[in-house]
Amino acid sequence: MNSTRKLIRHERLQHILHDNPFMTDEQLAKTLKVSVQTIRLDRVALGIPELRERTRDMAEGAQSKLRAIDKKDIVGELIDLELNKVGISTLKITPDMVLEKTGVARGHYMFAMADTLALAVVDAQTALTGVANVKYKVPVYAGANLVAKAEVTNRRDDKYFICVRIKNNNEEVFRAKFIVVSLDDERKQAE
Amino acid sequence: MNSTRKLIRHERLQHILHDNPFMTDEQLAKTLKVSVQTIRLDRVALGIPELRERTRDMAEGAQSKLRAIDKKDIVGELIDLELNKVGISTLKITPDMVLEKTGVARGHYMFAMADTLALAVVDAQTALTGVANVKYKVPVYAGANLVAKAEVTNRRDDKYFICVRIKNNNEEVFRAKFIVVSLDDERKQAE
DNA sequence: CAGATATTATGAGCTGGTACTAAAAGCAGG
DNA sequence: CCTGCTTTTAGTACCAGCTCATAATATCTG
Repeated sequence: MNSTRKLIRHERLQHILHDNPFMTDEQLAKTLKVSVQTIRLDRVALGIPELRERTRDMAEGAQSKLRAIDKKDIVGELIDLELNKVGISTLKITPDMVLEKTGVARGHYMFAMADTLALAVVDAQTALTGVANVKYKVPVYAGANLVAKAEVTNRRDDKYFICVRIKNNNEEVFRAKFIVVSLDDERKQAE
Repeated sequence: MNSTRKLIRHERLQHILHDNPFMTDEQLAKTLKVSVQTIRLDRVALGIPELRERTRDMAEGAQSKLRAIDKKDIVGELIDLELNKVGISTLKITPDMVLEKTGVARGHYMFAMADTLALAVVDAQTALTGVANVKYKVPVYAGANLVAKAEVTNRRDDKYFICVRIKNNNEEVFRAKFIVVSLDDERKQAE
């Protein structure tokens, strides 16, 4: 068959674009030693959009990626928040969060979830975790939908005492107590 | 002065493009109710590249961003390890690990560093964190080179008591006590 | 050799611009 | 009011990097 060459070229084309998505048809034509028109036909056959569209797709993906990183301020998704009282967030455990050997979720994801929620609950410009008391009760596996609930149990001056419980299917899998220190000077003086 | 209008427009232009970088000059002209040429002049004056270039810049930035996320999985670098006795690891705090507001490193990076080191020290096929007791002593800022030292202080059956201290320039910034449970046998996790 | 498939060539048209020239509009001072 | 200045708008030529359509050539295959 003549078309084996074509198939090979298609493979190579996809490979090349995977490694370097910013190549024009002209550059591709040179590296694959065919005409520009052939490249265009190949792209159409493979459903590969033109350079500009590829670039735009990546840039748009970048935006959501950047937002995702921003949102990591709260590890998990903030569902409900009553400042200085309670906060609720959720987090889905994905396969990349678990230890390979055991399939059990790495502990610091739960810690991070609880820690960030605790900080979010505190109504202060800047807050820092001072002390934490953590207990893992039940191992969590990939696919679990965790729900964290943080409650401010006490407050003394600039210190907030916060209790966070994480549940998976109504079973408490994690519990932590945090002491969060507010660094909001104005607030301290105002009260 | 007539040029106040221009300055205001420049401000608005930058704002608009910050929120939505994917606008053509034509769209910008409509939203700002001026001609396309004016927009072009404004872009030149402000050093803002054309749409395609902006898009490409973002797409390129996206690639390095993705790599950065991959690397985050390694929480610290293991320097020394004596199984069931001590372990030492290092971690450099990069600007993306700090809270924007304060510039202070997010607490769970230290926690994750300590947690993974504690688990590494335990000579067991599979180990899980059961309980943690954490204290943040000094805020850490970007650029800090943290050194964590984990010591097994006690051992009872399948439970390891581990103390982890993290120092920055010989100053102790973080301390945690973990109870790690080995799952070598069929034992269930800590209670 | 005919016929199918693959490749190349050619040209018109599109988007979103740059670069340059020039004209019109807006305002200020003498 | 006219003169000079900045600002804004308009218009033209040109470019990259395509799409779409149409046609010619090359290559293989039975």
